Amino acid sequence: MTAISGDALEGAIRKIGRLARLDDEDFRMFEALPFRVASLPAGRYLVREGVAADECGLLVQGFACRHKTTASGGRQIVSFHMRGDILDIQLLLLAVPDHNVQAVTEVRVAWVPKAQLRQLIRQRPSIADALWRDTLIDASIFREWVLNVGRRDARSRIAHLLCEFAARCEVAGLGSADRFELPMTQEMIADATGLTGVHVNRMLRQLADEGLITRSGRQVRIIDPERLREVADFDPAYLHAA
Amino acid sequence: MTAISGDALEGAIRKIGRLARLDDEDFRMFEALPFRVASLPAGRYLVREGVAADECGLLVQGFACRHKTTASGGRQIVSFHMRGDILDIQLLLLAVPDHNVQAVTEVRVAWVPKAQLRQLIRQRPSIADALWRDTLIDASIFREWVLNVGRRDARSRIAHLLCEFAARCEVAGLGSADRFELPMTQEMIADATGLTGVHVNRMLRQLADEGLITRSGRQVRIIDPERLREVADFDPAYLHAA
DNA sequence: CGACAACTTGACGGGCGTCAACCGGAGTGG
DNA sequence: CCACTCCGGTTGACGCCCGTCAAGTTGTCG
Repeated sequence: MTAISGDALEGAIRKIGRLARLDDEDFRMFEALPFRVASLPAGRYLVREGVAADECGLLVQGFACRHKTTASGGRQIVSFHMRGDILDIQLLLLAVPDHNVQAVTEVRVAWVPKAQLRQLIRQRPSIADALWRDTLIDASIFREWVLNVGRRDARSRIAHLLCEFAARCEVAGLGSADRFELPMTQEMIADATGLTGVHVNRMLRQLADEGLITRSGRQVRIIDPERLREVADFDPAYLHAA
Repeated sequence: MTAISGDALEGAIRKIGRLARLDDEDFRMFEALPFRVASLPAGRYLVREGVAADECGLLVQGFACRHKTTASGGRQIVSFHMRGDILDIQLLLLAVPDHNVQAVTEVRVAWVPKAQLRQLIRQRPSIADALWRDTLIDASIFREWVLNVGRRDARSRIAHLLCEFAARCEVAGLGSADRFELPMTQEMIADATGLTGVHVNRMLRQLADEGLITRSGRQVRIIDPERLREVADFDPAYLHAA
């Protein structure tokens, strides 16, 4: 349980540095957290509903998603996660996870013992602020997703997902604002937007036909950001990224 | 700015007492918070998207809802709130609200200065834990709502809303598990479930026809809790109320 | 008793789900 | 190196759930 890779926590550190005013001692102590890094294949579960764990995962590389399921077998993805995201801080305070977290691509995860993280939070209030703020931003994104699946038509939902993903990728330093890779399948996009894979495909095609985006494989390029944002009804305020 | 009514904070105190192990000093200091109580009519906005405030509201009596809107005028309610709920802790850490909070019925609100609350959080880590956990439970409910509007049909969505509301009312000491009052209009239920008022009406009628509930006015009685939960696909774990 | 909001019910249409077939690329094994 | 497999993507036909529109009805507050 030592720092195998010096910069494994880099993404997370940059993120919490944006979330609160941290001093050198804050950074030093965060960097001193013990952790172990693991590489996991696409599809692997990182958190499982109902199963408590004593480590908390930081996503070092790759993409993951949270999802819940209905008794009838429907799956709803409630968020996507990327480099620097903390996968389950809520599990510091809520013992039993109420949802799953699953690797979308191959991922590298830094596992930190919860006890150490809890101790750090008690010692460094600014870090607690940053982590709390992070969970509040997650909640804000959930609210926007409720709006997205509840009140927008299929075309807008897809456009909104694209806008959000592009914005978050850019903040995380992955790809530019107008060109990025969608790591998930269309089926996953469907499960995130409350649609079916077939209809997601139709809508992506339509957005391309309208000249808003181009696609080749999973590479997406936003041709007309302004019109796409308008179609998506996208206002990045809810990301609280400023 | 004094304690006009000795038990105005009672609901909130009971709530945070459930959320973390608090000692006498924690309770004493929470009760010592300065606040002012205001009565506001149904429809009044308590928090407005984009408008910062320097007080944080605790709901003393009545019901409120959070909502967001699309550019095309659609409204999505993302949560309902009742006695004891803290309306906007996230605004302690996120300067600008990304949604509205509006009174559903006439409400009494205890307004606490943010600065005092922030100070209390710094001084009493257990209270910080309780409030953080409260926001995490809110987030968990948002996730369940994403699932509800994204992956369940209209009948299940309505049934789920009823189950959740009944469970929360009971915890808050309002009505019993099988008999309670729905304070919101069917239009609001529609805005919470991503449906239309007309269709909400049809589904409520259907649930009644099936013998799962009875209604008279806004009084709802759950006749067959087990079958209703089954229709709703309701598992209260996400409420983290144990 | 009049006004207004909320609730109720029916008729009709459309957006999206379902089903089904086919394509294309990546991995695998002979 | 090629055949096979499999998963994901693509496209079309058809149907249903739920939205829309419209016309009452009920209830409440003045």
